[in-house]
Amino acid sequence: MGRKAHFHNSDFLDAAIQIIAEGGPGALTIAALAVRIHAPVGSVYHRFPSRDALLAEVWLGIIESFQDDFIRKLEEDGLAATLACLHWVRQHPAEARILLLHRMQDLTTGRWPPELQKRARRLEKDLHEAVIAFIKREFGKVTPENTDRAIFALYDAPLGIIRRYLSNSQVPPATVADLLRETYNAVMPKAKSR
Amino acid sequence: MGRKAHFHNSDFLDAAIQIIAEGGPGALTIAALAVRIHAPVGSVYHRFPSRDALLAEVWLGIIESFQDDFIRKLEEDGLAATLACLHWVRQHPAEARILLLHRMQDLTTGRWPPELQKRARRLEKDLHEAVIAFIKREFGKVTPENTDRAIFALYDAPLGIIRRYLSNSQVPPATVADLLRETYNAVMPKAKSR
DNA sequence: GCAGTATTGGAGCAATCGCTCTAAGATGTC
DNA sequence: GACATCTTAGAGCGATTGCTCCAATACTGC
Repeated sequence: MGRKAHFHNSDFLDAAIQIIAEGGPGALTIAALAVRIHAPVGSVYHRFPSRDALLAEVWLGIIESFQDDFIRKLEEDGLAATLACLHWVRQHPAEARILLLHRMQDLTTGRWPPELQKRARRLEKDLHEAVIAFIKREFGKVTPENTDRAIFALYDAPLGIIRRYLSNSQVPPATVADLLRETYNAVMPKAKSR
Repeated sequence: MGRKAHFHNSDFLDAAIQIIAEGGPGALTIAALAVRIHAPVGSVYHRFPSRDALLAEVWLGIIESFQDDFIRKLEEDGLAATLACLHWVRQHPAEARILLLHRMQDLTTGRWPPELQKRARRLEKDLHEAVIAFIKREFGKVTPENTDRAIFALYDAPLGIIRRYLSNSQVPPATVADLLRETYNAVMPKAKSR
């Protein structure tokens, strides 16, 4: 069945995450990636059709990891989802740097392979549905103002403060949770939370 | 005294801001910049020693513009400074995209010219002093927790929600101010605000 | 051992980019 | 008009990068 593989796809993806987290998207050259895991550039292109496709997989993997935690908590409790952001960042510092400090558009330049586009749409849909269900549960009905309010409490506020720490190459301290809790309670309706 | 200049430094800086706001830092090539204002590449290097130096000037100009408004308001009132973020973004959408969607480290790769380093240190010092003065005024004394609390209310929360709009190429609506006010009041001590 | 195949290994190509360099054009001074 | 000076003008160089291509290698089934 042919030669046994010396590397795995995840070796390349993990190394790519580390390189981007350390030096930004510009640092991720194919040569740098290959050197990092002592692989030839041919092996990179044996697994990934292009640098863009590799970066797309990196990005999707990160989103999946984050969103998985986030949505699961969100189905139970909004505040828990807010704090899940903090928890995920502390558990995945390199991935968090990429997710919070860069945008997908600045990583990949070309079009994505169809299969990855499908995965991306799936993730978007999952998140959207979970958020809409949450808003209905907490506010009764979905309006632009309610949506903004919820996304701010769940997402913008935690990621906003966490971003500052990551930008300074620090992990956000546990005390950040207090600020997020106070913000959540101030902005979300009182009735159902807790 | 020699040939009359056809272009001004600000022509190049303004065009650079537009290009980065539209296409990210990667879109700002010297050729693209030159084409944009129908100038030869030689004229770019006649004014700026390098691409990095040009980007550094772009970045510093944006920071100066933002910080000028922010500090002036902060000296009077914290909530006003929070809302000043929102106001500045609505007035300077292209600059805001650069400031909020990218990091200085990802724009420039090399070392800055000494004169620009000096300006950058000056800006940092001004901001730091204004924030420290504000914290003393509002909390009585400066602790890590108080500092975090103040920066969250003044800076992380507004920029966090604004970032989402800019990322979708939208200008944040006025209703965002309500959320920021509620957050500010929830997180900052009650006594002095207002 | 031999054929077939999956993978490694890396030289090198084509394109792009930052930047240099030299010539030409325009303006002021005498 | 001669000269000095500042600026435009853009051809092209060196370096880097994504990617291709082909040979070598190691494994499986017979």
